[in-house]
Amino acid sequence: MSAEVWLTQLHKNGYRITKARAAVVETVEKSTRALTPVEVYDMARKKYRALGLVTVYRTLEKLEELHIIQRVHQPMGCQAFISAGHGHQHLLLCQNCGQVAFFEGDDLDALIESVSKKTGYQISEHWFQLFGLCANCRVN
Amino acid sequence: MSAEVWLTQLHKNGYRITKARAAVVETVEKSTRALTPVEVYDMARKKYRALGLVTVYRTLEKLEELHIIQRVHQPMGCQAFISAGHGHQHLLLCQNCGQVAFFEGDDLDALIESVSKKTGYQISEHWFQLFGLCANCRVN
DNA sequence: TACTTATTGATAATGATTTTCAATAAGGAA
DNA sequence: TTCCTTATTGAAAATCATTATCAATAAGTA
Repeated sequence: MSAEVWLTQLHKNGYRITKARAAVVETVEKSTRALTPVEVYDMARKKYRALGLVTVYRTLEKLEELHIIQRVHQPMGCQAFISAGHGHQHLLLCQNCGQVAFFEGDDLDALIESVSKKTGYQISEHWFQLFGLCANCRVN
Repeated sequence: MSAEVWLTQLHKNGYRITKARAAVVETVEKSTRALTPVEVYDMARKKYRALGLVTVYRTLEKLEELHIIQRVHQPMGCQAFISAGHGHQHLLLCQNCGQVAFFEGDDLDALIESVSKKTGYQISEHWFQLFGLCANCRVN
């Protein structure tokens, strides 16, 4: 499905479509939690055994460049990646299973405006992320 | 001033006060921008030449443990630290000079509540950070 | 089908952080 | 103050993540 779209995006931007890239793309696109390069490596090698870790790094780099995936920051580390979602979305992470949910919510404008006035800063970007337990982990 | 408070906190928690720790504490406490371990090392050695980089790492670790300092996440990297501020505060970073301003702002409750309802997640923490230009860098 | 050149994986290099360890010094007890 | 226990230190080595190098390979256009 969407893995094809990702590959098309790569191709449109002058990158070649290879078995290695397809394996990485399919792995990351399908995942509902953020994956580290090594995790991607381990999972994608089930699809394409000859894959090298270096190629995973290089492919993730390109996907991030094209805003197809995004880096996820967590207390435990900031090397994991997940789909960038569509439009301006924020992340909600399950602290138990790692599951990621996307949400929109820019009721932040008023707050940002007020902070700008108080501090004298010209604010151009914001990061907003929520942590908790997903519906599943909540009951178990 | 407050550097003494930090050292007292360390002492209260069973850690000894040493010249190395004092140099690190004075450096980080005084800084208005987030510093990496190596930056702290370079700056603190002006106060105490025998300081080792390893000790910087160890001291930062303890300060973070006691919530005296916090790790700052940025697109360029997540290894820098700054004072934790008081109470529940968020960060506003100048993308030009690195200057950090603190602000409070939990008009977020309503938004969080609505996201919780929509997603089924039980939300326990949030992470909110702003980026922009400080008043100074704005004019230059 | 042929050919140009991006891409590959292996290896080596780098950079950041952690571990190990013997020497030192903090700070409570006498 | 002086002594003594033990946390802390810095240097060096080990580990872990990421990046650069390079010759061999394969994408995809002509």
